[in-house]
Amino acid sequence: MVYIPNESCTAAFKALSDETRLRIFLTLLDGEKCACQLHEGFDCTQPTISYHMRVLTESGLVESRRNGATTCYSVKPDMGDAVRTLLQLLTERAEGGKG
Amino acid sequence: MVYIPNESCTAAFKALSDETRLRIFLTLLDGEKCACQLHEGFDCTQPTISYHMRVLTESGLVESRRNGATTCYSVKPDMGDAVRTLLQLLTERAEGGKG
DNA sequence: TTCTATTATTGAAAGATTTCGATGTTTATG
DNA sequence: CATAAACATCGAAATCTTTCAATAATAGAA
Repeated sequence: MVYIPNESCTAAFKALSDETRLRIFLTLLDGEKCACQLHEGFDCTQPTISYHMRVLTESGLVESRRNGATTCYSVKPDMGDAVRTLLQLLTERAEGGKG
Repeated sequence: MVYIPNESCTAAFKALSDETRLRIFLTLLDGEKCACQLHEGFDCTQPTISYHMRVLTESGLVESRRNGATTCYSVKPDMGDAVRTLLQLLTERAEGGKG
């Protein structure tokens, strides 16, 4: 059976292939955050955060919600667990290689 | 709890963020393949396949094995299932959006 | 060793990504 | 409407990726 990935699949992996975005995603796993909170927590300018959030949102991993003047971001249901599982495997392997 | 991803995590996502590499990875889920088989199945030159296989191998998702003059590639145990789970979620979402 | 088959590496060109400053848009307040 | 706060978009520069042709390395057979 030959599985042909759609564009949405590569977009999701591409979204998490940048270290800053992966860290933003992991922060969002802890709960919804607005753009200014992310701007405070990460060492990059507001336009850069905005750019990263657009990539994450368009990838289908994250959803956004207007809340007055602010925009709130959260991980879409299910996506968190799936990514976490993969991350755990990757981290375990890296740890195992060290010790 | 703040999870800090290591380099191996972004490397894995980066490895699957290219469409050709994702398709190669999915082909390997079907079973071990040598470089020339991949070269036949995909529309790119031998050096390009070789480059992609290096990225996949260094990401920790794929392992290689010399077999005489040929090099055989296969998905590392566990990694297949984890990626498949994520892909299924991403594909289901994309399908759901269409219908 | 010489020949052939298979894979890896190098170097350069084309293209994509990331980042920032400047500016525009949206929302709420007065 | 004017102002301020929070985000988004634009345009350009720097950097990283992808790709290929050319070439090198490796393995087996004669």
